[in-house]
Amino acid sequence: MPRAHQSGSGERPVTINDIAAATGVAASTVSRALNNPGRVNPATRQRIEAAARELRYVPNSQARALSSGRTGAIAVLVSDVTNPFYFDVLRGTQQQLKAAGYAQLLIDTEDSGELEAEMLHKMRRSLDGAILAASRLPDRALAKLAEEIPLVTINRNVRGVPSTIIDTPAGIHQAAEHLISLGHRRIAYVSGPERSWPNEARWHAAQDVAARHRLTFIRVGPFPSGRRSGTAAADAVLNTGVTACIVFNDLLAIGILQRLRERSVRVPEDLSVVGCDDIFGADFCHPPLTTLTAPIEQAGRVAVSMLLSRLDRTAAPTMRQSVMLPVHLTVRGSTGPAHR
Amino acid sequence: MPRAHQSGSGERPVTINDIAAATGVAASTVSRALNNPGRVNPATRQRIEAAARELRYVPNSQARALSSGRTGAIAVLVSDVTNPFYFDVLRGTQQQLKAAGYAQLLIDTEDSGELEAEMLHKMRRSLDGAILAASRLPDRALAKLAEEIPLVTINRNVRGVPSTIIDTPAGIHQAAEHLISLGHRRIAYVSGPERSWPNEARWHAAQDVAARHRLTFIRVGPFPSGRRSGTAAADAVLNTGVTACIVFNDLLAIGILQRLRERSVRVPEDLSVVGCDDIFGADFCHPPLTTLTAPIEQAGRVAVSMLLSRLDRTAAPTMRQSVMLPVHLTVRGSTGPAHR
DNA sequence: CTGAAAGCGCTAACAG
DNA sequence: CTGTTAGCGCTTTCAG
Repeated sequence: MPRAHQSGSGERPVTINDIAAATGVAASTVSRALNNPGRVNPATRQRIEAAARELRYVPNSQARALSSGRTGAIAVLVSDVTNPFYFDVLRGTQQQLKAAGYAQLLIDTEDSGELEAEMLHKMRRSLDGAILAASRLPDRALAKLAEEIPLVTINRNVRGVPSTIIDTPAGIHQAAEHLISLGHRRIAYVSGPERSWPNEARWHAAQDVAARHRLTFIRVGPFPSGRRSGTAAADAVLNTGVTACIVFNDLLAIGILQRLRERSVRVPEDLSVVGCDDIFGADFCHPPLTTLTAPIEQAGRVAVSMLLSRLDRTAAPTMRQSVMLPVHLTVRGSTGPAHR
Repeated sequence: MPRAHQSGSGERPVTINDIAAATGVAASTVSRALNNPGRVNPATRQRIEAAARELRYVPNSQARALSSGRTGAIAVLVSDVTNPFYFDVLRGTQQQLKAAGYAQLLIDTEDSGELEAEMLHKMRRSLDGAILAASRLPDRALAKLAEEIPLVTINRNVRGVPSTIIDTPAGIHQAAEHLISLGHRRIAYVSGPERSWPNEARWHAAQDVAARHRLTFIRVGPFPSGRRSGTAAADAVLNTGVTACIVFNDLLAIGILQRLRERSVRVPEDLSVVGCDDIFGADFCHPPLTTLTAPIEQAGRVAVSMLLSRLDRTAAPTMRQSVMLPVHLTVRGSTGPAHR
């Protein structure tokens, strides 16, 4: 006979059976009263609810999960917990998940597609779904995983997988127009991590602008995300002789700003810098960063909504497969007229 | 007859029974082989392990939790996900938890003690333990909760609850000496959230120094944590006529720096500012912040180790109840000689 | 509308 | 060392 559950100086936890005993109904009725209130006589339901409250009943989610297959947990995968971009994502997901009664499992994939796939596969039975905030998985692998477990991606577009996309590429146009209007003609795009989907999308947008305006975008990189990479990135940019650069994200841009100070390159006099995302810090670094402000928190919220509505079998399948969120350019101190 | 588990185009998941059938042993033997490898014949164990690998068996954590009482999940409670201080905590906890095979549940308590207690109580049966990174709970409530579920706190000292404490108060002495050596005599301590334990500890340390050096520390605040509060805090500090201030944390300090720029107060010429924690951003704000560098990530790691060793029944109970982590002063641009 | 009963997948006594 | 057995707490048919 198993003697489950560790120590706990408290008494045996209250179960559905205690409520059943207290109210003189069957356990199954208690279960129904608590989950499908409609299917039960209002009077008995009230008694059951009263007893539950009285006894301070808390459902055991493990047991529920075991028999129903629903765990009440959603994983949010990020590539690096210390990247401020995710703070806002997490805040958004947190909000919506809590409101819907789900627990949030935080998983750091350390920028590795393999780790990502492995974790998801392993946990697939203890999750109701997952949100991939920065998948490094190839399309194929992603699509396959999506068959194992309900998935929603952020900033990643794969056929068949619902996604929330922040339209930074459109913003790249705004950023470029801004630079061009300031007289810049030679501009660099500083590339982020190789496997990053938004990085490619941003680069394509840059090429677009270049074609349209008959100017050249020089690509430098790729660089791993993170402030550290700023040193190499700044040096690379300086070597190209451009007067302005658009950087994959703010984290990298801030790193570049630091390196430029070290090298006594003035911003924006000698070089204009534009970032992407408008993360924590973009407004108080020196100089404050001109950047594309993204609705990050909203992206988290929307992603959760999409996922939850997918989980809800009663919902109409008319759901959009992809939601696009607009960004806008926020001009601060890191951009100015082209020199010479 | 229950038909558990949602759709999932895949086949029925592999269970322990499939392995038992495949190897011709009892399910319980499989369970043992996988959990207590020592208690099983090496030969049969090998066959079982082979079969498990072959069939791509993944244990169902719900079922395991239900019968063993261990869920494999640890909650980390933070008061505000968007506070960079927690990024590093989370990175530390994440690392250790993953290494030990635990899942990390992230819970944002929104700075509310009630919410904190409620969440913990509700989830207590789906958690093996919890780490409170910034509890706003009264000692009493905390001690009571600790009887329900294994707890480790960070920066919070309550009798009977193991804790990881960052010794910022000792750092306050260093910071004060630094300011005093620069000629400052009137110094303010800018108070953080009212219910914050580290805030009180830092204030006490400040009073200590004041007594020792026969000078006055003026307390201003309390202010809620967050950059926004910097406006009010800066104005309050200016009203006191001090030449320097030590601020509860970097987030607030950065907010203060911003407000001072708005009001054209020069830092450090007109006012020196010292922060606490050395979070992301402290080194690139303007001017870069002199602050007490805390081993935040390490605190997360240590907290997890303490918790896990508590969960391990075989471990000696010689465990320390509290670990103290040292901080050091990092001097940057926000402090300088006192004016006048 | 309600009760009885089966079982989700796994672990933990207890015998052998 | 291994098989048998009895559940963990809950949901979900299936009969009433």
